[in-house]
Amino acid sequence: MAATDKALAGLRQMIASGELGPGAKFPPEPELCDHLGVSRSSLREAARSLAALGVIESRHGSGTYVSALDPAEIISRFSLSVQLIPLEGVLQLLEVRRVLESHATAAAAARQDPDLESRLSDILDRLEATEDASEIQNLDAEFHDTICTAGGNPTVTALTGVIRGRGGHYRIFEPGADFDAIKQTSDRGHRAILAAIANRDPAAASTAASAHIAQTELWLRALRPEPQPTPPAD
Amino acid sequence: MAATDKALAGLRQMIASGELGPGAKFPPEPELCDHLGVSRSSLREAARSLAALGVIESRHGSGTYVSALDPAEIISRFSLSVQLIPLEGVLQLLEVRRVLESHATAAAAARQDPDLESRLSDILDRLEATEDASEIQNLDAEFHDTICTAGGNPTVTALTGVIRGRGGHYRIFEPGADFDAIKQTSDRGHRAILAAIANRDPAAASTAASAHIAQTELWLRALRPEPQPTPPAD
DNA sequence: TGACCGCAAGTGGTCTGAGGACTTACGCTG
DNA sequence: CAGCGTAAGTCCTCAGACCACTTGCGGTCA
Repeated sequence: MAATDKALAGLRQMIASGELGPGAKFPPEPELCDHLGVSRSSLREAARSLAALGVIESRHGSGTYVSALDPAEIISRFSLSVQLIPLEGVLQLLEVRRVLESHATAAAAARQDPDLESRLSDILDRLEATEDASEIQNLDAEFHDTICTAGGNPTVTALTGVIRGRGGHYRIFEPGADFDAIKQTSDRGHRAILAAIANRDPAAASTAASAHIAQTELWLRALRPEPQPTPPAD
Repeated sequence: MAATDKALAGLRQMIASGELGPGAKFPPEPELCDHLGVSRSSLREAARSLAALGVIESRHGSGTYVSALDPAEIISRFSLSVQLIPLEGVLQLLEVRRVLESHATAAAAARQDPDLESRLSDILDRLEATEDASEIQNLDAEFHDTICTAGGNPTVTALTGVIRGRGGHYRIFEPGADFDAIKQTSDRGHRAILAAIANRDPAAASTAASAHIAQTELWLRALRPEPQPTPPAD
């Protein structure tokens, strides 16, 4: 087995076996090298791999630690790779988002959180008042994120958030062309979701969320012929 | 900015900008070091990070390449980290699986693939005939995977697969205790899903899949008090 | 002519050693 | 007792060398 793979397996095993739980500190690098039988370079490359996946964290001057192993945090690590996925793949991801967010929105409607309606309404008021592309994106994200959080499953919130972040790179809301029509359709979709939540109607909420995201899918699908439709600048 | 972060950003940018598309080859490491202004160690650690996320691939003796950037492949990379998530987080993930697989199962029922029913039936025949824990796990995975694939969204298949792989580490089907009762309940659940698909009834399929996975969630939830319920042995 | 073999150039993989940068905690000082 | 400085501990970065693998070219043999 290659040195880096050996180190990777060793580090992973230390966590999997329960020897080190969430937040626990690893031995210093030289000691780990000795224990795993690899050089420091190989150990460090293995550690980088696990750090990229959100499994461990290296703190300069302090040490290397097992992360919290929280699914929402781990899923957030997807963001870097998901943002590089081409449009065709983004459409597959949007179906995932549609299904999950539809579910979360129904759950939020069923929860009957008294504050939720007013908080969402505030966000929509601000959203409808602006025409700035990046502010639209931020408020849209805040709206959907608030609903998903109310849905009660942080993993779903994280997953939908990552996917939404990718879709946002395709700037649908750039001024020009069909900006007004698109904006109005989007705003109506948000109001429909809010109404369903205010009515404590999970089925309606699910349908409204599903329809809203399906609309986004249609807009993106229209871009499909383009080979490079606004690659993620970041 | 730290050296490794600089290298990471640089490599990522080469892909994000469209300079290098899926499958493209990076310049040799020494050239990249010069271009990015970092040492080879730092460059390699950055490359390891991206490789862990499924964004690039290094082939010994050949070169470093941009991956296919296929969402299903990228999601598979998370298997390593997901398998380390503690039970509490697995329950959140199972809700994701329940929602997604319920959706995919409905889609499979709607698709009317003529071969699907017989293939699934074969798998269930074999599944019902065995009592070997690891074979049960394999056949169960094959059953659900076949359905998800028929659902038509490879990303959904990959995502549910990763989550199922995690749940499998909690060996529900170990002989002893309630083995027979659990096995029978599970088998009945599979047959209900198959029946709904055979009837081309998406709503029934969705419900059956949802109920089947919800049952798994209940079994796992029963383990919750345990601090370390059979950690992933690998 | 064609297929096969071997060699050499190109490239990533690994190791070693050294010095720098940051965090942390101890002990000293006021 | 509070504040500060210092030293130990730890990760970060760099440099250079050598090894292992892939690839393609060119020669050789059937």
